Amino acid sequence: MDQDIIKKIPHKTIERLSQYRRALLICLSQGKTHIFSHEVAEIQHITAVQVRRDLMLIGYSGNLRRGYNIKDLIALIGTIIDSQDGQRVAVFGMGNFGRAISAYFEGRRERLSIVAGFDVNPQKIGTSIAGVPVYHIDRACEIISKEKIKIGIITVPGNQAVETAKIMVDCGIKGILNYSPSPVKVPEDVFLEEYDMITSLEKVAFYVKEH
Amino acid sequence: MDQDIIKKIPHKTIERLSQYRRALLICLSQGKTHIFSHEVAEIQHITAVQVRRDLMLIGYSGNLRRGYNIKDLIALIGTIIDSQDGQRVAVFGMGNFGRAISAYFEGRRERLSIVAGFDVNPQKIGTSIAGVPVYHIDRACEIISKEKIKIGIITVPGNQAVETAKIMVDCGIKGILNYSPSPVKVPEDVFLEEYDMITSLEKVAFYVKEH
DNA sequence: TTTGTCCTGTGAATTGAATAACAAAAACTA
DNA sequence: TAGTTTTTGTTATTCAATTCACAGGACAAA
Ligand SMILES: NC(=O)c1ccc[n+]([C@@H]2O[C@H](COP(=O)([O-])OP(=O)(O)OC[C@H]3O[C@@H](n4cnc5c(N)ncnc54)[C@H](O)[C@@H]3O)[C@@H](O)[C@H]2O)c1
Ligand SMILES: NC(=O)c1ccc[n+]([C@@H]2O[C@H](COP(=O)([O-])OP(=O)(O)OC[C@H]3O[C@@H](n4cnc5c(N)ncnc54)[C@H](O)[C@@H]3O)[C@@H](O)[C@H]2O)c1
Repeated sequence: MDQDIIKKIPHKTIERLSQYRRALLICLSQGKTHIFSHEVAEIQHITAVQVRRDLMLIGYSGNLRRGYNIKDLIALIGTIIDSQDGQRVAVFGMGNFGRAISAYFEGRRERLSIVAGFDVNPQKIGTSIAGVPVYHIDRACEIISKEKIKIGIITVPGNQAVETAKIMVDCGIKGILNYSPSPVKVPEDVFLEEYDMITSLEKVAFYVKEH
Repeated sequence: MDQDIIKKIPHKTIERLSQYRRALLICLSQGKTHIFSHEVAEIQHITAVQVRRDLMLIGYSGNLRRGYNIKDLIALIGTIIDSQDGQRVAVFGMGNFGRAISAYFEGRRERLSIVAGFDVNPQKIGTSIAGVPVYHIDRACEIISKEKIKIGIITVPGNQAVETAKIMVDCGIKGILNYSPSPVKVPEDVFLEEYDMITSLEKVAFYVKEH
């Protein structure tokens, strides 16, 4: 696919492509070969137009009578969002949340594997949590370069997040997923995604209370 | 505050108010009494105009020379996003993630407390995980009504999410935070917020790979 | 007093994303 | 063959959120 086109795909479309792919994989495993936009839409609880527009943006054409070829579509989405030889990920802060994430991703996605965890707690250093080896944060640069890690997940306490992000950037991490409640700042060439669970829960609480 | 105005506050503003409040509480604990929009903006890594606009929407006026009164602002945000007598929350699926969440919220926010967990694993029923009592999902309606629970967090495996959401709605839950990768559907009067970690991680991976 | 600086508050313009609307293709129907 | 149905692909429109641009207040210094 053309580089310029890829740059212009909306963030939200990228997110939905990831979701379409997982839904399609389930359909494929159920023996389906083709699917209509309105069927995808129903699974994702969005509109069929939205689905068609997303597929239009990545340049995929469906069959007018049978819909989209599931296998082809999965493959195309793969060429867009996956990297050639997979991405390697590290978790910073192997506490309750870091452990849950590590356990969850263990052997789930071949192209996205958690290969290292960093912490400061001496009791955890040198152990293996959910199959992920835990190193001291001081060895971050060494391990990141050795293991060719490009992506890092922040699950340290909020007051440590800014400092941890700095270390990550200095060690060459190019994408950060920050789950601490403290916003961090990164240079232009590092992609940052932040998600704060407290905010989400407070938001739900707000819309639940009767006004 | 006027009901009509509250209804018109953008979703994104509600999210930021939650974050402003936490930042302000930290400032307050450091002895500050007033703060400028650009200072708030710097903490959150957004623009000062955004901050001023958000505060404008909730009808808060700052002092032209000293900025915003931190204490007053915290109180005002509280009247908007908090409920009168706090919200009670239940976690559905007390596995790795459910446990991490329960441990995390334990005693953190007085107005938002996790008071019950539901599971199907007989080994977990009747125990207490991170201070949260675990019940069988069959007792959901009974416990939800007894404990006056209005909010539920979904942390069951993806293939159980749709069924679990149905139970939640039937038992009178009015706000759902779905952390499973499977989208769920709810009636109009139930507020739904979904977050899929895999999507986020794949998104980061996409923007990290050089195009 | 006057001038300059540093804020806030807000209407107008812009951007980004979702939705509506519809042409055209394909296959079936009568 | 002519019409009906179903679905894709795309342009135009609407809606939501952010940013721009600037008026106007408060104070300090000259
Ligand atoms: N547990 C959850 O469900 C949950 C939910 C929302 C947000 N979070 C956020 O995730 C983060 C972690 O939460 P948790 O519940 O796992 O806490 P936790 O205390 O269980 O884990 C934190 C871990 O980080 C390690 N750590 C501390 N300082 C460090 C540093 N400078 N470098 C590397 N490691 C360091 C600690 O040793 C510990 O192992 C927090 O920021 C929290 O706000 C967690
Ligand atoms: N662990 C993570 O960090 C993580 C990250 C992203 C998403 N998730 C999602 O969160 C969910 C849970 O993940 P996990 O890692 O905690 O898995 P887990 O297997 O550790 O926990 C699932 C729990 O749900 C219970 N359960 C199963 N069916 C149930 C039902 N019908 N009703 C009530 N409880 C039921 C199980 O007994 C188990 O305790 C999954 O949907 C997963 O995709 C988890």
